[in-house]
Amino acid sequence: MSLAAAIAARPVAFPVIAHANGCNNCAARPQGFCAAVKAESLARFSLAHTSQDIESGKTLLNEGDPATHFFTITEGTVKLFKLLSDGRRAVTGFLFPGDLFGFSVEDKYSYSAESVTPVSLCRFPRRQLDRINADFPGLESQILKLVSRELAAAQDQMVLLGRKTAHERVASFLLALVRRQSRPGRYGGWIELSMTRTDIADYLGLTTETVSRVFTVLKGSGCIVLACSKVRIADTEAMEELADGISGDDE
Amino acid sequence: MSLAAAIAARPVAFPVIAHANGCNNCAARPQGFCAAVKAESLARFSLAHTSQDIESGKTLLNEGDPATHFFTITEGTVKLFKLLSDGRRAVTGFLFPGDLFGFSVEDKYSYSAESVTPVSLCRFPRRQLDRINADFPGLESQILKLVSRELAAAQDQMVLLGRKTAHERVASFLLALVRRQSRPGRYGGWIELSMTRTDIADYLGLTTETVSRVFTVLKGSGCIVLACSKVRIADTEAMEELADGISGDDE
DNA sequence: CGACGGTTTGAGTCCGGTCAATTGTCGTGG
DNA sequence: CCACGACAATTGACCGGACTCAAACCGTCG
Repeated sequence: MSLAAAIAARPVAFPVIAHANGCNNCAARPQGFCAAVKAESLARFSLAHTSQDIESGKTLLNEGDPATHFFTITEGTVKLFKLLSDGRRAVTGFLFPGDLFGFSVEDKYSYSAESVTPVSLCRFPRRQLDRINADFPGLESQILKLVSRELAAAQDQMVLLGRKTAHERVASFLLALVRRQSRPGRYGGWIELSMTRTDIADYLGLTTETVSRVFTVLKGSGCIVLACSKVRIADTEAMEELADGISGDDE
Repeated sequence: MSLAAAIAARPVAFPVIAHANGCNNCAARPQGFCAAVKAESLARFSLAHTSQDIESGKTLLNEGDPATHFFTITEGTVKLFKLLSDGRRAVTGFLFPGDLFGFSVEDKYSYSAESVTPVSLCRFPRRQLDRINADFPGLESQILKLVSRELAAAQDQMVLLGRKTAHERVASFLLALVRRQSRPGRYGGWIELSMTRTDIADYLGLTTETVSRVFTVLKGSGCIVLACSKVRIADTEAMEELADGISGDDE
């Protein structure tokens, strides 16, 4: 059984908790799109959506399925990926709290999504959004902002995949992770590598073996400290030099 | 002098033709965003913008410059690219009539743009759009639609760059070109390869030599016919099989 | 015609992939 | 508590596809 078939066969199960007016999940963690929803909801009337907690390794949506809902993350890590017919996989992105996924102008999802860790999601009906768009002027702007940022990140990734060496890719990846996860203060600390080597490899266009080897080299040269599933950038300057890029990567 | 420095040094020159009410350029070629602008303009009041004709090989905008305007293409081909500090280049996309570029939620452009052929552009002041967004409810939706499509294309490209072989990349590229350019009817005809081998290589994450070699092989096996700067897909089925991908590539 | 830039073709090299074996980690059950 | 199994991660040996370097070819334009 191919990887593609195996993944496609996995069922999608949502333990849905309905919230008619507002959403405890959003309320507890006002980030990104959810924050916008909350602000808009308070000002006018609430955008009905549901909250759900899902364990790790679950399929959240499948490429090609009807794009009926879109999601925001309030807790945990999600990976987006696409498959080739022979099972080769490309992870197009790792998403964290505040990020949005499943939004599509087409009628089908253009990628699959799976939880990397246990996650908390908010689930919005797409059709409803279409209908009440006029009443929520801030929401579409917010979505546009998030999608634009996603596009900028995708373009950075295209540079990485098209022109960077294995070492540069791994260095870029770790720096991006640090920048993404150390927003709430503790800069320079340990960051959680919640995804497997295979996920990282599929994200960087490499193999698990190469990722592992590069980690070993970076560890040996003192650039990073690696313990279990945690990493710390020891020599930020060296890593940034390695990651290269005239654009500075911080969009 | 590095490639990066050379490109950065090239001046940006715009022969601007002002249109206070409406734009002949848009009016003549109602596609994509320009069409939306026109529709909105007729219904309410006109979105002031300027039209410009630019010869090929000109820098349209530079990564890092203040994102004061965004553009739509009414005629010709534009390439977007990013540079690494040592001059390595990644072309993130080729754009055609109806496409939008230079739109950014950040205050700086995240990529550079250059005309591949002589082009006709419409130039919109970003600040003005911010101000009158409420009066043009359809415009932001239109931009969101275009940006979303761009994102989907970028994700396809990430699969290509991360997981496809040189042959698969070239086949995918040619098929995408055909699908993009043969919209106005003449399917299966000749398509213009307006960009150089170097541009294609930078787009596909390969070298010019490899692109050339693959072209030769595809020509030899009867999959394509190559004459000067024109190509024709002779064996669509074989090419689609080569291009691979469970997603079918048509988003 | 000759100069120039882009393209094609060839020969050799190397980075990262492939295949395979080993080690490490964690959860389970005896 | 430890033995065991399953799976992830690491390490090693080898290979090959794409890159590099180099030369020849070609179309365009002065």
